[in-house]
Amino acid sequence: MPELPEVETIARGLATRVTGDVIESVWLGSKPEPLKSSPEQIVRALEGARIAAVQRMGKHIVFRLEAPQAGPQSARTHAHWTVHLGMTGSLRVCDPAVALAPHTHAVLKLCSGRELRFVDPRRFGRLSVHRDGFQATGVEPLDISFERFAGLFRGRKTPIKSALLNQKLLRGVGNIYADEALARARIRPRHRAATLTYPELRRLYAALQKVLTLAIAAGGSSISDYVDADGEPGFFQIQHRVYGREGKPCRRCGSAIKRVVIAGRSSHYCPRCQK
DNA sequence: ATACCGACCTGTCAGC
DNA sequence: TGCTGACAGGTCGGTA
Repeated sequence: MPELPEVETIARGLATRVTGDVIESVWLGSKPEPLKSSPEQIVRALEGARIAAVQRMGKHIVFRLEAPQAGPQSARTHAHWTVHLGMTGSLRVCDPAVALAPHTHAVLKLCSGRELRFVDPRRFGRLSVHRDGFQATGVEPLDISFERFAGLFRGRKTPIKSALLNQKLLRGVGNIYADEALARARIRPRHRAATLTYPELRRLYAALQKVLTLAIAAGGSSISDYVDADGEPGFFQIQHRVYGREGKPCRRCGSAIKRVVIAGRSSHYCPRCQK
């Protein structure tokens, strides 16, 4: 489900709520899929640790953890705990009295008396701990220069849509924002990445940054079940130009929006505006 | 080396 | 009502 703007919204919400809190105890469900590290490794890294910071890297939420015994002076990072939400994952801070939602796979009891819960019906989400720092692949699309951005696509015969989704190139772009950026840049999703012209690359760079920035400002896109760490939905979906609008009129020219499948993913575009 | 495609899971919704 | 199939925001590994 969540792409860069949704993960950013969740990470910001979590940062304001749990930064400085200490993890008292950890409960992990019996389903193994959501755990990338062993349950023992996760429990050992988390229990007693202080949450020093919460940040987003691509589609990962990264919790910087400090050793339990370390005082303010000697405090040091002893592990990073990362959460990838997959398609349906969510992280919520809630009162322990609130009933556990179905598909809850992890519950962290915090010293402040609240709980941090990881819920994920489809179990595509992943939890892991990293002792030597966490290194995400690819480049942040909001930080990259135009020159580097253009260089990512050189020599790639793959459709530009697939290249945008490739997390080893750009990290954080998913199906919604790839389609929305291509719509604003007026480029067809099947256009071969390597054959984009300089003006097209310029438009795509600007469109991608704009669409991500607007979506973060709107708190992300809520489709079916997405909510942030507070349980609040986002509102960017009302600004979607093509995603989820198959058959509806293009907001620019009125033509019916098309849906095709590219590399197994639904791709939406206006056949008249996007060349 | 690169690129596509099915697999991984569960839930929901449209159509019969 | 109930069944079946298509589809869903993501990623991985095998294959071509």
